[in-house]
Amino acid sequence: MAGIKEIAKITGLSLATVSRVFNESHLVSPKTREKVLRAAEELDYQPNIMAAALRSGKSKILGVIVPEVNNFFFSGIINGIEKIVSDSGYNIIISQSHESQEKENEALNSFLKLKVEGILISISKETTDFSLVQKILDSKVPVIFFDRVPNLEHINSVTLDDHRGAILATEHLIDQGCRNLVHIAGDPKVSIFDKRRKGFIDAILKSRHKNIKYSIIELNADVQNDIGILQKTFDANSNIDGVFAFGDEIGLHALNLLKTLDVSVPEQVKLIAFGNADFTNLTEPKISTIDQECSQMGELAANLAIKNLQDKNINPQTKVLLPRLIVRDSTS
Amino acid sequence: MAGIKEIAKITGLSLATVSRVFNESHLVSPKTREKVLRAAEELDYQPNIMAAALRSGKSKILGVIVPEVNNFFFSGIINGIEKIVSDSGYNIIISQSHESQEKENEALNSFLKLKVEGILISISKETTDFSLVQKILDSKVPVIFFDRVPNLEHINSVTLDDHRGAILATEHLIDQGCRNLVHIAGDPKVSIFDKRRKGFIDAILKSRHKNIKYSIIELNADVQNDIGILQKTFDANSNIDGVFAFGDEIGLHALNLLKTLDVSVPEQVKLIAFGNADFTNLTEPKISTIDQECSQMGELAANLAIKNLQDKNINPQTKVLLPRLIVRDSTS
DNA sequence: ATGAAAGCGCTAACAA
DNA sequence: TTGTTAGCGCTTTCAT
Repeated sequence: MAGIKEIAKITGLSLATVSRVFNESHLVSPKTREKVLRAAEELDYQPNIMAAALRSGKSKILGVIVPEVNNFFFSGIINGIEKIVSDSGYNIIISQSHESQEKENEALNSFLKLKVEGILISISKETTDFSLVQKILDSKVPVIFFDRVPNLEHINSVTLDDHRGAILATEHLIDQGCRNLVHIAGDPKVSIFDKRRKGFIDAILKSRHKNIKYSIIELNADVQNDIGILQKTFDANSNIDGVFAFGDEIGLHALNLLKTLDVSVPEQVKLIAFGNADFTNLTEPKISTIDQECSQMGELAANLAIKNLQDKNINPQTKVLLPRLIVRDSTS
Repeated sequence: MAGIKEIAKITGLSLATVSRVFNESHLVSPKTREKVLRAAEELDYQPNIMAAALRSGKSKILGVIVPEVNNFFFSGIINGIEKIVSDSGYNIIISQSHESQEKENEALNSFLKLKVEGILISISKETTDFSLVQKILDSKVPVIFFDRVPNLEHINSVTLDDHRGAILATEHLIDQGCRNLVHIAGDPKVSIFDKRRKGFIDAILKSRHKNIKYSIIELNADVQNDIGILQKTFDANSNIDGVFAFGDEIGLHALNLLKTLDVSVPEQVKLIAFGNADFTNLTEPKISTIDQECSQMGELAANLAIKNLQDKNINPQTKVLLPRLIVRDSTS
């Protein structure tokens, strides 16, 4: 595998000229450029990124950290990032925190050693200590936070309006005629789940229909226990006709429980979930849900990162994406 | 962020000695080592991997290519790889081929530019031209193939015994009393799908029960069309009592179709799939399936890679993992 | 056990 | 438009 030295030798040009062809090739005459390119082709030249990085101080690498890669949401984001970054000359390297602060920090340190030029990260559920992140921010390596954002000042972030998403879902149920709603809620300590719960309530309070009843329950994907909870909820209010689940997995779980209880969806009860995971399209009936625009989130985050690389003095930006209602068979 | 130069200055030692502490530290007196380590701590020393890589020719990076990261199987493999590699001093970088030969080659080229020391790859469904892979093999960069393996001589590979997995699944259906089987088959051009198809047939041929009927169909997750195919298959043989799907997604799809046709699972028809994706545990009924030992596959592949890095003249190895039958509600 | 010095492949002043 | 040259931060012979 040849380097620019061989090309220089073959073409009779200097190292600098050859280098320029691959960088600021406008400073080189077309004829020379041609010659170099041909030689490069012939010798199967592969630029040595390490050497370029060392010399220029630019690694051309962006680091991405997500809690888990096996997750339609995060992998969708990664795809969005790839889409933007792919033809920018940057490479991306992906690490998983597995929801562990320790692994997250390991990944960040490993990024620093690799001299990544920018970091895109969705922080783990467990992370409470942001000192390393703060240190990186101070060191002027651009950091873009997405979805799960720490409570820090002056940071770049791309998030989804979860409150708005819950309102969309709840209003949709109401529009479909539901007047006795149940929200299957997530752990309120996770801020996005709490926002979805609030959105559910706010949508009902703000509705022009004043006769809407609702209750809020928590399920745990434990069939025996959950079926009891659901049964009890239905016993307490036999007219329940709409369910909004805070996530797709739990929505599918609820759908299965409803079938077990011989409740037909959507005829007797309409069901909507949150996330637009791929399997919501594979169930019977297909589950209505809220799309999180994950690809767009990745694209925005990547664009922000690239902007920050181009202009070091840019002000931190906060982008909030609007979720999208996906109507499928479970509500219509 | 300090370098070894600063450490050398502070400690009054030479660059060489400091460098040795971080590499072959046994060649350094304990006292000196202590001093260097303390100074490193104090200065928050971060080794510059780029520089080390450039000089030593060792990047300490392994490249991993999978078709898709949002896939229970491949992300399980990645986790297995991470587990082994994490405390070996190597970094891993992950790329997705999205089942495209072009993207796969882009990823490989980008790995070569980054001077990765080894490559772990599961080739895309679309890949038919192995010239780049062959070129890499010739260049002595170790390549470990896993799961989807090209038909080349003398390569390192870790695969699952798909034929055996299909036999396990089919025998399980027969053991449960099924005598009229249907196999939902995948594209036979993908060798693992073809092996599953053959395993299905072989299990029936080798069974001590001589009265087993079977048919083989293909579905495409297109509800309208697939329901017709399934209906026709049932019409042709109304006694169908067992279905073996080549994958979990299509198995779930079939489960839904069966429900639509008012066929109860497992009472009338028993259903088993292949893959042990997480959602097979979330359906109603839960789907019996074949586990692919993905984490173990990743671990074996990573170990093979590391072995190849340590000893360049090692002979290529072929590891075949045994799949595991997971019995759930859909067959019992 | 430690040090001096060369150089990995490339970029970027500066010079021509 | 092209060439000369001095490093980027580290590893690694070869001395000592």
